[in-house]
Amino acid sequence: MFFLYFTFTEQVKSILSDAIEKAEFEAGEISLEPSQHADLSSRIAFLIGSRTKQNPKEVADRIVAEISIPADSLVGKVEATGPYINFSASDAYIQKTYWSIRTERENFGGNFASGKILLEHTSANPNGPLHVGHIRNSILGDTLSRILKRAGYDVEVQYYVNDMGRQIAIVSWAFDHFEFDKTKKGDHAIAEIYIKANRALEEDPSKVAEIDRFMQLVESGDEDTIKRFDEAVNYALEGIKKTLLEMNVHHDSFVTESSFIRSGAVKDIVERIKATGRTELDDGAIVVDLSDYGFEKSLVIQRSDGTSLYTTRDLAYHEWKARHADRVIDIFGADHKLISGQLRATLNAIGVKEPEVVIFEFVSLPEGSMSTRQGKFISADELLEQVEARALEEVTIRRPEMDDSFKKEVARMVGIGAVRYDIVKVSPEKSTVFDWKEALDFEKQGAPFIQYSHARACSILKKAEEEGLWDPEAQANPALLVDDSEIAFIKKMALFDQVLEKCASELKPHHLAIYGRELADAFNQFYRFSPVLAAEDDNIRAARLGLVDCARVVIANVLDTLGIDAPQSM
RNA sequence: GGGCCCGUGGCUUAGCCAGGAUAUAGCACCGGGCUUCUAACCCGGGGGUCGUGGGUUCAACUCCCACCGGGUCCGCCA
Repeated sequence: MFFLYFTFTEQVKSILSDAIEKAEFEAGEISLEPSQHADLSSRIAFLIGSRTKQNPKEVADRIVAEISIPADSLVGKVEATGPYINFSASDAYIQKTYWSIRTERENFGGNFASGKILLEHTSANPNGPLHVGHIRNSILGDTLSRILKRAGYDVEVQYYVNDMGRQIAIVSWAFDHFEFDKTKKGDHAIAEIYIKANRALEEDPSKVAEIDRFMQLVESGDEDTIKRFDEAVNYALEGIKKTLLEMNVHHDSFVTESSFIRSGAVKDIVERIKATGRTELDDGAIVVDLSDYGFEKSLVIQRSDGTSLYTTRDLAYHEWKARHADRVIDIFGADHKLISGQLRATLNAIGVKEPEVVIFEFVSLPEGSMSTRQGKFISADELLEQVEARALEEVTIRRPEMDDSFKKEVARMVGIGAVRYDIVKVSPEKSTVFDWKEALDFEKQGAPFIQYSHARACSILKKAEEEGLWDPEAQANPALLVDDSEIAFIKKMALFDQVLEKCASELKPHHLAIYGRELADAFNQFYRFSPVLAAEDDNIRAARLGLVDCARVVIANVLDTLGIDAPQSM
């Protein structure tokens, strides 16, 4: 591992601080930022200028006059443009990047961090299928887990299964009153009876007592009721798991809420909270005072009938997570903002490490917010089906000569990719409105654009191989790559580490999505301007083929980190 | 009523936390490019008071305050 970009940054810092010292200024904290004008840029002349009441432009000139670059440096040129000091990478940086990609291959990018992370995402209630709101959670969480893994963390991904909440009690009750359609996918069949049950309960509120009874029974450990709940949960969960698998979303384990009741962890956590002296009884319910954390209203952790709440079980779960990882990360929808704040405060009050919470805003329908209970939602299955059908039309138009299994496979990769990319590309704090027209329109620069670049790179190498022009072991000389588009593309590939680091530290995967598009863009520039198979001579062709090999590797790595398949041909 | 999030060309969106060089990109629109490594591509063009009003600063899309618009949450649901 070379971590070229990080080394480059360090070298720039050191060269710059030496020069500042020689120019007899106080360096202080050195800030560097990527810029469209240079590989790295510093605004330090502004700071020194304002501190010493000197013209920043002159300060920059004086500093640059003292710059000396050691031999073999990754830093090439340094110049002052007005008050900015601009650094560009050296030929050595370009060539080392090229070799680093070609030797590290699928390991290129990342591996700079360490530690154990427990990441929880999706955790949708098993009362129906995943809908287009849930999958923002899944895709955000899964992409983040891939980013953190590539960054070098040991990541365990969990789905927290609500197997004993009120919703599940309602589903369980619904089994006795409505017909369960076994021919349907389990999660969809569960939603059907769940919706009917909710309607029935609204019409006859006296039935609610039967739900409460179920909840008391399950919490007290009644075998029959537990079995009923498990059965309902499993129908839904099997369907949910299938959908997740189809979207390339992976969980390492499914942890049930009930396990924290059975282990006694919930009772323990209530006792621990009581011991802080923050609790009081309110109409028989136990509430926690969190006013010193800025929460006006107290938090209920036990119902007046003695049963626990989602929050209580979640506290026990988080206490467990805190003991089993260095970092705990949760992906929650915006509706969980308050409750997750209260959860963090409560954990803090009992001295338990708090989770880092990633909040994403809602996906709604044009007619309003989604609701499983009211049957107002678009399921992920339906979305995937429509998108793949649309992708199949497209591939059929573009590659009519290929056989059906090729078309279907490409359609699948492109469809899922398009969905994942569309969701992950936007910053999580933006709320969005689901729109069929937009969801099915992937003509824009999205996943298919990046996948297509990968397929192009593969296609060139395949053709080169067929013509006996491509030998992966052959000596290639990256010094022959001198065109602007070639240099720019190599520099773009070298930024992969920096982008991963940014995504991992901010817990924001959308930067990677944007980087993927820029990377494909840079490859397309190279493709447009530098003929590979028809290069001027054998040495240039060998160097360019090596660069195409780099393209294939880095684009595939980026796509893999985004959870999007990289087709060899499309 | 209070808390939090969002408000950037017709639409979608990056940049904002760590203030500075002509505000990012896509869609749509106008024009050009397939006898040349896959045109799911490339090149060029028009289009923006960065919600509004103040403030801080040499410098504000970025920081502070107020307001407007949208979303969301506000104890025994999850």
